[in-house]
Amino acid sequence: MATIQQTQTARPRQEATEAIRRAWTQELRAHGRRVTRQRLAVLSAIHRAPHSTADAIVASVREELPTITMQSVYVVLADLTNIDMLRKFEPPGTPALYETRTGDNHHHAFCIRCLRVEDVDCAVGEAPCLIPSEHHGMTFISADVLYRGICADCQQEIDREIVAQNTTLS
Amino acid sequence: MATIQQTQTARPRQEATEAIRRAWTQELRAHGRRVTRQRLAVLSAIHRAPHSTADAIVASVREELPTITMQSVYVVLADLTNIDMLRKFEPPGTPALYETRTGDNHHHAFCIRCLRVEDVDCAVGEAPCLIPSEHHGMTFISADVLYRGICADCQQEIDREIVAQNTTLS
DNA sequence: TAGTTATTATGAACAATTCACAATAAAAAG
DNA sequence: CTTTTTATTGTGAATTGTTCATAATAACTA
Repeated sequence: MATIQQTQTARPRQEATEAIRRAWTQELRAHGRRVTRQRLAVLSAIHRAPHSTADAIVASVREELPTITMQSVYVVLADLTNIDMLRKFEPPGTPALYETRTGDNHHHAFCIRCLRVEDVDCAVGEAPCLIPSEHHGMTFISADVLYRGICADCQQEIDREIVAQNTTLS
Repeated sequence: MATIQQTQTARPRQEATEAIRRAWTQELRAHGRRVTRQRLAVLSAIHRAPHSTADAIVASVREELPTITMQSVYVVLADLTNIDMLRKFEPPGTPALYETRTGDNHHHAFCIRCLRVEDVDCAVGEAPCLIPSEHHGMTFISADVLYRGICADCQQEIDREIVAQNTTLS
C-alpha cells in the first residue's frame, strides 16, 4: 500500500558531499556570514529533504545538534533566504517550505491531497512566464508557477476507494 | 506625490449592479446556500475592491452591517471560495486576498514594495502553464502564476530617491 | 589568545486564521 | 401567515506559524 508522505520528494536527495559543504562555507563567507555548525546543519537538512517545513528542518537538525531552537532555525532560514542560498515558497494552506535549489527559475507541482511537492522545470522554452501579455508597467523579478493537482499515488488511492464504494453499494 | 496603496487595484471596480446581485443570489441558491445580507455584502465588498484582505473586507462590510464579526466573514469567505464564487490567493508575506473574478485562469502581478496586486491574463496563448514539461504523473487542476516585481509607481519613487541621494552626496 | 561582533538561545508576543458551541434568521412546510 | 427546520451568524477562545527583544555564546580578526 502506498503511504502518504507529507512534503517529501519522490527521489530524495543524498547527504551533502564534502564538496557541497565547502561550497556552502565559501558562499556564506562571500556574503559576510559566519560559518556555524547550525547553518551548515540547516543547509544539510534541507539538501537531504528538499521542500521541508521549518518543523521538519528543526527535527532533522536536532539529530546532529539536539539543543538548537526553533527560533534560531527561523533566523537562519530567513537570513539564508535573503542571500539566496535558500528558496522559500508557500503553498496555500501549508507552512512555508524550503529548498537549496536556487537561481534556476524552476516551479512547483503541489498535490492538494497529500501535500507532496515536486520540482517542475519551466514549461515552454526558457522562461515563458516571465513575459506576460499585459504587465501594467511593472518590472518583473520572478514568475513562480504553482501547479495544483492530484499526484499519481493519490489518484490511484482515490480510484481504489471508488471501486470499494461501488462494491459495497451494489 | 504618488501614494502607496496597499492591495488595491489601479482601476477600482464599480458598485455591483442589481443584475450582478441577482446572479449572486441565483448562484448561492444553486449551490444550496442561503441568501443572507452578510453574504451579499461580502461579495459586494470584494467586487468593489478586488484583492482585498479579510480585514479590509470586514471594514467595508461594516459600513452596511456594523455588527458583522470577523469570524463570520472568515466563514463566508471559506464557503464561497469552496463553491468557486470567490478566488483566494496568498502572496508571500501578506494575508490572503480575495476576488470575485473566478474560473478564467488569470494570474497575478505583485509589487514587492507596495504590495499592490494586478490581474494578468495568461502569458502565451490559451493556458500554457497548464502543460509543464515533466509532470510526475500528476493530474493538474490549476496553474497559478505569481509575477513578483516592482510596479511603475514604486520604480519612479526609487529613481527619485536615488537622484536625491546623489544630489546630497556630491 | 583576547577582543569584537555576528549568531544563537531564551522567553514572550503576534497576526491570521480556525474551532466549538449558542443565538439567530432564511427557507420549507403546514 | 405562522411554525418548524436547519443553515448561517455571533461569541469567545484557541491554535498555528512566525517574529520580536534581549541576553548568552562562539566565530572570526588582530
